[in-house]
Amino acid sequence: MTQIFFWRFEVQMAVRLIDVARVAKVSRSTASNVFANPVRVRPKLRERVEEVAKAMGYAGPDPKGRILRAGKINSIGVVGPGRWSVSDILRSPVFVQFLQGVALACDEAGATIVLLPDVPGSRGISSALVDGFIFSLTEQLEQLEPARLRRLPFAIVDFDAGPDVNAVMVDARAGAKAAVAHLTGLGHCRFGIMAFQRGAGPPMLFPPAAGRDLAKVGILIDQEKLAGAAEAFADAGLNIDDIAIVQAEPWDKTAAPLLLDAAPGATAIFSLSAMQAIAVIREAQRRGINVPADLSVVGFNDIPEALLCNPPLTTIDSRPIEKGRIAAEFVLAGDHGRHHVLTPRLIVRGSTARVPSR
Amino acid sequence: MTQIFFWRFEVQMAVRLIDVARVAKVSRSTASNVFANPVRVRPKLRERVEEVAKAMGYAGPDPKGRILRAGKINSIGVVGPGRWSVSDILRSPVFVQFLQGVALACDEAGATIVLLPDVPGSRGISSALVDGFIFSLTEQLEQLEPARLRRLPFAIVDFDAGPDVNAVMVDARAGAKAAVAHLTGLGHCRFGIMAFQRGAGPPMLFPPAAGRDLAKVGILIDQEKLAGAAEAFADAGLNIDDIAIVQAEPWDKTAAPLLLDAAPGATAIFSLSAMQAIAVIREAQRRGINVPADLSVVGFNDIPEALLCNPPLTTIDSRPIEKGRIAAEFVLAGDHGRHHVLTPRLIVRGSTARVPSR
DNA sequence: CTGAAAGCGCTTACAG
DNA sequence: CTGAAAGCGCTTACAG
Repeated sequence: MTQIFFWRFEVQMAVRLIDVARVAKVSRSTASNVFANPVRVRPKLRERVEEVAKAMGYAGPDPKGRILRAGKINSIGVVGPGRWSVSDILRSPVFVQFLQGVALACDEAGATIVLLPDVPGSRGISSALVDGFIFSLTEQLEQLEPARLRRLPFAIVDFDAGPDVNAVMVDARAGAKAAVAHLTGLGHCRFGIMAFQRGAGPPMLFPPAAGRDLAKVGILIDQEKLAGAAEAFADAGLNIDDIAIVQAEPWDKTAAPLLLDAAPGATAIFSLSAMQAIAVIREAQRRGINVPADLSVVGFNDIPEALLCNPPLTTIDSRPIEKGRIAAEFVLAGDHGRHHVLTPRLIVRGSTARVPSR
Repeated sequence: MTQIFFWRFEVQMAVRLIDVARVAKVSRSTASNVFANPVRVRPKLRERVEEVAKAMGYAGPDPKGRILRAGKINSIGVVGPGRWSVSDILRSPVFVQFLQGVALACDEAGATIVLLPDVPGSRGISSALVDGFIFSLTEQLEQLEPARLRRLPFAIVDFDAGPDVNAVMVDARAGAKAAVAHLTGLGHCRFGIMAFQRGAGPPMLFPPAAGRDLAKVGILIDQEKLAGAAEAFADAGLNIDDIAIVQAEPWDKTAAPLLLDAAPGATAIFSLSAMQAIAVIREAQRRGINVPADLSVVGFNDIPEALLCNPPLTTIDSRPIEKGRIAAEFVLAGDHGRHHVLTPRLIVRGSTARVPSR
């Protein structure tokens, strides 16, 4: 009788392993084994426990209890780039491609992904229920501290944080160099550059100027790209200081007109953002400039839109899927201090052609 | 002396709250309060404990222990549509838009998202460390059972699983009806339809046939769309049975040619997939058919590519971001049995025009 | 094959 | 303001 009362009460609350054990008249260990180590339990007994569990509406061992004991959570936290919210980073096609790569490795390992915002000062990193972290592109190295303190493996992307930190990088300098070399190889010598702005704000114009300080344009990886471009320009006898640069957010709509105004004679544009490269193509077309006959455009990153725009965009594949996959593999293996550098690839499509012969 | 030895040993392993408490010579409760309830601890004492924690490399309370006691995990699991892996679902732009909506609500509530694969038989749902679930479009209702057993709130998308289950739906029938009505309103009367195939396989052609069984074409929501289309056709004095239907995966490359071959006289195509709508536009252009002068195309779902293709795609906005946001709000609120129906919107762009006058 | 006991790391009333 | 005690739900050696 009391059994019955107890029973009904528990059903209202939440059935625990011990409740099942009591009703099935076995010990907690045996009940636990029924779910975690079925082979250890005599079939007949196992069946009885399973039946009782079902009748009581027991959902199986509560992961909250299991995890404390077992230690392993089986998921890794992915921290978005910059100080954006999760909903914002999901608007970046390159980040989503990167996530696909992480998911590839996690799917294989049976692990799950937790999406974490990169909000400084939040207790997010120190309290996330994960076995490790992947930090997408960030220069906020202090954000790494909580991860280090927790002694969890982590990897950082596109930034070398020292020999003891897992890092997966793309050789951005080589990528930009290849992009510009492709254009100079086609005979172009009058350029405009669209740089990448992290965070909100209006586009900024950096007009041509000798000894111009390019260290202000973007974060380290963006500066690497500009350095690579500068090398390719130098190889063709050109000086990047003579080229107008506009720095803008990927979605800014005023940047493309600004750049085309700032570089009126340009026959080629190199954009560090694929979105802006597409915007440049559209703005050029709006002005009656034919792409690629009158103007060649090269972007950076191979987003799905690059293939669909008209003409399709010549761009640099920065290998985000590979990047994510390898970063996840480092973390899932519990490794530390591994480094991997990916080589970007130039993908020639329809937005580039030989310089117009005048 | 023993203290010191103990200390160094612990540092190697993992510093726990009790280690900090011992070294700082306070009780576990006080040490705990320093992190969870700082105001309750005298500033001077708090400072001492914090210093000791720092010196010992204590990362703060281990979430594994905290969670068991506190009960709340602060994250919700999102289960992808169909039986795809996580990396696959991230390739779907509509799913990513949906995720953005979920993230919007989670960001606001300070919760995180866990990406869960929809693998039947896996213990994923029953062992995920989450406070609730969102099931994207699925008809595998048995997958809901583990969630129900765990007594966690959950929401299901685009499927009515009964009055006690949270559901967020888009009125797909109305959307398809609006799409077709737009075309018949432009005078079109010769059509082809591209239907949606869930799961792998070659495209299937359903040639015109009286009393053709459309219940085989896709899952319930796809059939709803066909029913809506049929209504709009009937309103214009047409019969959907006279129209060729090709059912294909969104990325299949042979589907667009197949449909244009199967509906040679069509002046308008309605596609249940935006990707395939774009594929139809490209295939038509390849054949020298002008879109929209000779052929109008309407899609379903407003993906970023729809805006970039040429001409931009007239399509139905199925409101995925709203869908995700509302589903997450239901779950975060711990509600049960709430229903919300979203009205899709026709977005007229450049891929539709009046029927050619011959 | 089964069960009694210890403990994963933490928090939370409660008593002082 | 501080601490002793109980317990969150589970698993894991270990003894029988």
